[in-house]
Amino acid sequence: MHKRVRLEDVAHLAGVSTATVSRALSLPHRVQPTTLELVQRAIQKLGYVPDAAGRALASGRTKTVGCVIPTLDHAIFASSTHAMQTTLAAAGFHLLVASHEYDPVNELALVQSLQQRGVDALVVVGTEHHKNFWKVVQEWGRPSLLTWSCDARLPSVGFDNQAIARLGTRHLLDLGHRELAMVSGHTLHNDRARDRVAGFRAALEEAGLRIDKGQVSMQALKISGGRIGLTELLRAKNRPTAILCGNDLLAIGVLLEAQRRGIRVPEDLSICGIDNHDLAAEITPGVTTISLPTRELGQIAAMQILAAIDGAPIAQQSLLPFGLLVRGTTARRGG
Amino acid sequence: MHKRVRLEDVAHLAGVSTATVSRALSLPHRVQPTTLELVQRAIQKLGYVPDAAGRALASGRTKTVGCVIPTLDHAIFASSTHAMQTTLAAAGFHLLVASHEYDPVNELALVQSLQQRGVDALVVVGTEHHKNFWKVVQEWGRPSLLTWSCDARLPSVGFDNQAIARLGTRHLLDLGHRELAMVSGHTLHNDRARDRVAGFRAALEEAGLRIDKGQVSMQALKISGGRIGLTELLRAKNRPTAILCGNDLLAIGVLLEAQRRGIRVPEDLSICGIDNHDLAAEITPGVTTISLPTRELGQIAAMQILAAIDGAPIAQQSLLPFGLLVRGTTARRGG
DNA sequence: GAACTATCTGCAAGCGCTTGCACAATGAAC
DNA sequence: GTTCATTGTGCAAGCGCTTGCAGATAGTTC
Repeated sequence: MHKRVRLEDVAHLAGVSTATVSRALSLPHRVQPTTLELVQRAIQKLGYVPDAAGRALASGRTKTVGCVIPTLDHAIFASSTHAMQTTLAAAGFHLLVASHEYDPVNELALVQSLQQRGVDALVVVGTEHHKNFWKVVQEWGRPSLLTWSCDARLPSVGFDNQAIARLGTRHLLDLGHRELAMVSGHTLHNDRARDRVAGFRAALEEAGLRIDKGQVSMQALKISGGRIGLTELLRAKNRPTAILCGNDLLAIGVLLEAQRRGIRVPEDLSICGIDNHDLAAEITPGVTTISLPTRELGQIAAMQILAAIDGAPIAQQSLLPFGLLVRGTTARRGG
Repeated sequence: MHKRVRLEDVAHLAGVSTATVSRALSLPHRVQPTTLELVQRAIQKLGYVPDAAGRALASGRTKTVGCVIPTLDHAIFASSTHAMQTTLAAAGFHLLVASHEYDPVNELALVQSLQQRGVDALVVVGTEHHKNFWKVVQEWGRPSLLTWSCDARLPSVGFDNQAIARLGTRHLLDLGHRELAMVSGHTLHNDRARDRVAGFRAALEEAGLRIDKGQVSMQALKISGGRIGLTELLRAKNRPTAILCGNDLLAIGVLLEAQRRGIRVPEDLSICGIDNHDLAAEITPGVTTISLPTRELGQIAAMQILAAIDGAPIAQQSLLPFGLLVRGTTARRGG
């Protein structure tokens, strides 16, 4: 490994100062075209590649955005994260992703670690965090963005998770169902799940139903969780005729378990999911769900964060739209 | 935002030199215990957090591993990447993930971008890369690791994808099937897919079947790809009685499409997938598949790369084991 | 042609940390 | 009481880049 080509080498070959080379790189319009060309030729010839550490140290900026998500394992975060990455990459920024597996202590450590690493901005998920989180983020002095949910304490771009669950619940109510239940993800350290449960209950209340009509089963956010959830709900004395699920994997689990037990869907049981996972459209019957624009979420988050890095004032709260997608797992009560 | 606390501030408060503080941080055993305590107390009091850029510039190392994967969208890469991240994090390393969406030019750019960023090591997927890739990686002078496949040109930890496909194919042959077909992912820029196709064909040959018996349909690696693949294969004059799929999503697509068309699985059609995706176990009938230890892949990759960063000689090639998981989508021919 | 402005370039001082080297202090060996 | 390791600490020179400032050059205006 021969010695690295430095800015100075380029400057030397081009017959200019290092300052000029540096500017040719970052502020090309402030350099005379002929000089610029000279420099570019030298860079070309030497195969010069700027050193990020030197740059970061001198400028205080790293062209990197940190992103802390609950888990890499969900397709759902993959989709928004990926969109974010793509959008940032187009602007020459990197995305440094870290996941904490729903552990607030771990999350706080990651946030600090990213800050120490000098990221220019930070993107996090949800409103539920370690109690020191808010201070750490606030005092940091660089842009932070909250995604997936909204919270007044930080600029946010996300969904109104209560409203999402309400929309799904209302759909089931509109179909005449009165014995409703929900299979939710665990709500500990997961505000999205908690808000969805709250939305479910609110919709029941609004419909004049007794809250305790709506039994809720908490399960892991995967297909097997849905299976277990249905099994649990069937033990209740009032069997539900319709179930809202915290996400589509749960919904698919409920559907598969229902099929296994010979419960007809949607004739005997209506199921509504949330997220519009790929699979929800493919399986038979197609799963009725609330569709969330996750790619857009990622894109918008990226654009907001880029604007904020540029010093633009950042919109405090933006809520993204969502919609009901009726497919084959929901039908009128009594089918 | 008050001025950042620097190493010097700590040194001052502790009444030692910056060199000692630096050593207290990175080589605590080379500092007298009493001094160490003094320094730690000062760090504590000032809330000092080392600056990664300064550290990187001075030491030439960043405690970061770069990882370039084809896509964030597949659960399959998520799983190995996540395992890798966890393992690295335990050693105080970050993982910088970037995806290139199966574009070699893009991939090369990402690799260079990560190198320029000063990552201490690089992890990539597969053997198929831009022609300049190998030179760029070789000349870099830091550890690189190839994953998922193996290639003599670089230390690798991965699978023998041909053998994987052969195992699946042999299973189908052993069940008496002679009219075989395969639904594969696109093989362009994807050596895993190509090797699996090759393995499929090799197994046919070994069984003394004419190669052209095994029609192969190339589709996108998702459920809808499986559906389309089956549709295509059914147009052939010799309808297959068994289909090997390049991954489980394709297999599930084939299964769902078969069910839609009233083709009984496994009575009329056997289906074998690869990967052991969560869903393969949950759907009915359960999808027979080749199970790959993806988490272990990530873990092992991380450990190898850590060892290599420490200067340990890196094992050239390690192949991970895999196994056939017979479930409900395969049965004897004629069911 | 003098005075001014606008544009481009160079100088040089860092950014915050690590580390080779030298030196001091301590203990061991004879 | 020398001599020689051994260990702990400090000095200071960078690591490669950016950027405020000032000087130089060219272009305008009167």
